[in-house]
Amino acid sequence: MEGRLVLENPPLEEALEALRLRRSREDTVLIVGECSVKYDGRASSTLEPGDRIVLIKSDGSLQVHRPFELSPVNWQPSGSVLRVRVQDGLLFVRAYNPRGRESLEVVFSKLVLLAVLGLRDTGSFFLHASEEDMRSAILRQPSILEEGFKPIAVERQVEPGFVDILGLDGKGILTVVEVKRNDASRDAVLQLKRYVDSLRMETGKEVRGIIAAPGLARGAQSMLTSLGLEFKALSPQRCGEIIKRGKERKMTDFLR
Amino acid sequence: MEGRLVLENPPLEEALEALRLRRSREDTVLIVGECSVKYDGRASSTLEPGDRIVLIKSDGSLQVHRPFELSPVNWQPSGSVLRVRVQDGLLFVRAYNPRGRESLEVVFSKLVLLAVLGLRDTGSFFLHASEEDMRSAILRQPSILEEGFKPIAVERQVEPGFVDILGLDGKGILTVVEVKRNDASRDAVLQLKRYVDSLRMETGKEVRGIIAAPGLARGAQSMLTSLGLEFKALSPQRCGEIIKRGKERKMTDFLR
DNA sequence: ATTTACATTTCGGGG
DNA sequence: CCCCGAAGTGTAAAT
Repeated sequence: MEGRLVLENPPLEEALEALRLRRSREDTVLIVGECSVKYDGRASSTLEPGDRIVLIKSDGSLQVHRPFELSPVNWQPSGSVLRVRVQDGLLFVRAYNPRGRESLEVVFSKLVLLAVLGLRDTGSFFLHASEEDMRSAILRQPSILEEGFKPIAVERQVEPGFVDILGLDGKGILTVVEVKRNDASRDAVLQLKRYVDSLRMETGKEVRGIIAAPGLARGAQSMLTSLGLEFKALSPQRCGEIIKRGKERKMTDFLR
Repeated sequence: MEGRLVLENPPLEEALEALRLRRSREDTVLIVGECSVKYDGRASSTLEPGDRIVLIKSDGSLQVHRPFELSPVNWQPSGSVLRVRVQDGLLFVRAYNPRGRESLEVVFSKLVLLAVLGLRDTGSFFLHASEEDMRSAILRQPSILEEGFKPIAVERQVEPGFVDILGLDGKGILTVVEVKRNDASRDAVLQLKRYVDSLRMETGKEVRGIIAAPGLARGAQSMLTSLGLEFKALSPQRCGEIIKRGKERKMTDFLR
């Protein structure tokens, strides 16, 4: 943390000065108080007066949070241009997004807290066990899908789109694998069906279709069986572990 | 605003006490300081140390904001259970989501600001020119879609789902209208195709399919034509005006 | 409670 | 830069 300015119950003029003096947009700003909000752009919206928290970041993004709900009630993406002014005993905070020509205006009638914060954040963020991780796990250890399975292609294009994994099962039968990180929906089943049909047409041979996912939506279950497709339970956690083990193995490989 | 407690650079123990004393989750909490974050649930993630803002709301939601990017880097939805403790000179804030059995842990090594705020927000939020508004506009003034168009049903269920608007064109041909507030994707085209096919099967007659949206994605354009479907440009703004005019007309009707 | 479709979706990757 | 699809999507409505 490099610097900070925290004002409780500041007069509007004082708040205005603090906002204007913040080091050219590098600081993060928190404003808490009673305000109303108007937005106009792709859609338009109005928010009647109430107590909210406004968060303005160094990238020019702005968001208005009510005391409930995860998502902001109003926002403006990064790259917005901020303008503040005091008029008629009100503090106007306006964020204009040049791309999209969208505008957001927050009007404060009362301020509870104003913080101008020099935050320093260089830490890396790692997200594990994505759908891509699941594909990697199957490629690294095909037996988690089925004993004897051999991948032969990833992201292979067939007519309707890209197949996640294409391979041969233990008997040498062409097998399409559709990987989903969440429970597979009926849409996923239909997608797999299209791939299987397309490959049957293309090869003139038998083709198996397997959905690899943590689970199935109920409608998906019946649709799957009626279409002659299959399901293999596969949790992102398990895949994450395989990936991790794979990385460890890689490291020991270096040590050998 | 009913009450507030703002602490600058509080010792961890003092912060812990303030967090525990907040009126049974009704208050909104802001914590600013150096922290690291771990998440485990549908996926898992790690965030290395840095300065962040943590926002905890009265509904049990929690979000961790970096000084850049609109979206929180980590979060927990409403209904999460909060637990705080101090250990080994660190402040642990843990949010557990019973649904989904997901956990999020924020570990602060240094606190810059702690605010416990009694925010009162009962103001209503109005969003204009939504997709529903566009549907209403077509119903109110069907000619904006096509001269002679007559709506006969909204949200009519056919096999694959719910048709936005079902009607008859100037020649009495059954017409399915799929309304999109944004440029229609290929998914939207496929959805419309399913509706049209289903109604052709059902009625055994010719059926038209029209996408009403501000525009089309390019892939959607070619797919649309190859499937024999149609497109009608329709902006949310225009629809918004029609709705507004409709309301005005209603008011003048009262005056007559 | 579960499913479905929408969102000012946001975000990231590929062409 | 646009297009496209996934997201720890969130959210509200309908079943």
